[in-house]
Amino acid sequence: MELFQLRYFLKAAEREGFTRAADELGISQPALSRAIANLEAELGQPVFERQGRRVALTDAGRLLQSRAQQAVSLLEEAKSEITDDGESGRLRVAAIPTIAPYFLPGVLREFSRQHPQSSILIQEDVTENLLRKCAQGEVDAALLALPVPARHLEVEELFEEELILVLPAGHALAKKRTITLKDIEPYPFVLLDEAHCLTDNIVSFCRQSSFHPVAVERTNQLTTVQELVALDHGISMIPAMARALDLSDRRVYRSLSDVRPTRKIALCYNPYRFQSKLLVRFRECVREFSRKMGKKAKAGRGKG
Amino acid sequence: MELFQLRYFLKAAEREGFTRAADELGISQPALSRAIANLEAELGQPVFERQGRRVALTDAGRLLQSRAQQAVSLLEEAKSEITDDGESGRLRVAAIPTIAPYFLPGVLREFSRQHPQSSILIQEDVTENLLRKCAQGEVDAALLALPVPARHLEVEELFEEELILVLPAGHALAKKRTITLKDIEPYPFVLLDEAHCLTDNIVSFCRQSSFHPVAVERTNQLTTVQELVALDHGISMIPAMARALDLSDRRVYRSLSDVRPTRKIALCYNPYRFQSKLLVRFRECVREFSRKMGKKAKAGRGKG
DNA sequence: CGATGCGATAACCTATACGCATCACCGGCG
DNA sequence: CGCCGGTGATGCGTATAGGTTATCGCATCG
Repeated sequence: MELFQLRYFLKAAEREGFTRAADELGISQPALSRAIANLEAELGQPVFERQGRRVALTDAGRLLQSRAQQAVSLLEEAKSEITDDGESGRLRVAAIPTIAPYFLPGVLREFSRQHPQSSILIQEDVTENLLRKCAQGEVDAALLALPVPARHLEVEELFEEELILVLPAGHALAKKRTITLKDIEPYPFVLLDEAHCLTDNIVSFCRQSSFHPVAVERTNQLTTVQELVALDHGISMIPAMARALDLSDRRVYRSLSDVRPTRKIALCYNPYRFQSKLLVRFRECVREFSRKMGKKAKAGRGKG
Repeated sequence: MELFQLRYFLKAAEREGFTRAADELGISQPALSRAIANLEAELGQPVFERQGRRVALTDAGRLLQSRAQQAVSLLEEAKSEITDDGESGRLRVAAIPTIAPYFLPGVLREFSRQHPQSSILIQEDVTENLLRKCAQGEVDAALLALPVPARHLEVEELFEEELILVLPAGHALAKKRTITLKDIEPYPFVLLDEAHCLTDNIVSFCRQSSFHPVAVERTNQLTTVQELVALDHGISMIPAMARALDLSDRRVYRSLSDVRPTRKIALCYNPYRFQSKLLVRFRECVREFSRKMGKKAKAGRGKG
């Protein structure tokens, strides 16, 4: 039994197919077939059931998958610990979709400048999956919005940002000098899918003010929400960081005058796993960047 | 990083030398040197300090040793679980030196008869080391004498056996019809080294009767004790199972008439590790054999 | 100061993992 | 119902990598 066989096996199990797995591993399909066959020969029994073009794990396969996973991560982590020089290395950073495109690029630009030898892998997923990946060590750090149901994970609040009302350029409300919560209550909302925590943020904010926003449309990208608002499908609320990237004049953004809906951005990581110098520095970098962002937000708020 | 490299590395670390390790691994010394060199190249730093002919682990080496150990055992265990058919397989059985030669052969003969495809590795060591090996999964089961300071280990008492007085054939006591504890108090003892628990058994038994045996000689083999007794260097106490193998007429064995010193034999294993069918059957076999042994002991006691 | 033992290095060898070509099989579809 | 696209298995030549033998360098020790 050799590690490369186990890595191949794990990829095949993950991808549920030899061809796809071989592709991702950068080897040919026959090479993978042979590697698995040798592994099975050593174990004395198959790890995959071959039913036509379908491959599924056998009981033995499932057992091996779990153990091999552990062993491989253990050794990967050991390698990281040993080669940890604070400069070179790989960092796996994740963020929820409503943060990733607006916050990560800035942080990454700064971090890459400070640590040119490091390589960073980005993943984007919803909160629930990110927490799981964080717990299992599949990602080193995750950026998400509070609250998070995270046990055994370290959650560090970074900053609070406003959720701003977004309206089509010609909307009636856009002409008002001040907009209150009561004003927006009658209008239908364009919201993200329910899997996104931003939806929860908005809905729970509205609920505090005892009204329930009517969602006329649901999408899974904030950009789509903005476009739909421009097309007058409804109004919505957008995190301040997403506004900054919106250069279009078909939409206008307004803060509410009576209340201030916000979301809290946090950094999450698994303190029980090895904390590489690179990871520690990344966290510092994120904190630093968040402080700057906070200042800019305060300065900008005056201009509204 | 490949498993064979880690196995090589672990052996080299264990043996504290490349030549010895390569020898035990069944490869040549240059092969080992190169494997380690490649490993170090991948890690970007040495795992061994080479000070002349001495090799010592570096900090990185120690870290890798611990992790590699875990990973290798994990995968070995996984393989055992998968290939566990209750017949073929390897079992690592250990016993303390005062049990191994007298009890193990009988059990092993019986077990090998029932499971001809299995292979059994025997280890002999003192209680302390056996418990450590049991805990770390280096042995699957250990036979030892109570009491044992075992936490997180399952300890199953098997039977109790008498410690019998052994005297040189012409000894004054040998002529007496009955021998009491008071009778033996004046005579010097031949004992095993202090590392052996049999010594503790004997000493603590004597202490209960408020006398401390004087050791004129200490050896580390029971056979040597018996020979020294025959040479009139002193008297001693020997487990009943060791008496059964003594065919010489230069020694005589006597039970004490007023008290009955004993030791309790127990089987120890790690319940947190995977229990292969073979291991479960071995434990059954040991229990069964112990029952027979107990019966024989009782039957024989009348004649004693 | 030579003998000895151990690790590193060089040169060569071979086992094996790989890629390519191809086969065999299943499933979908006209 | 037969063709075809896709997937895994197989055969074969090759190249890489791990193994061996021979030898060197360098400590340690009598």
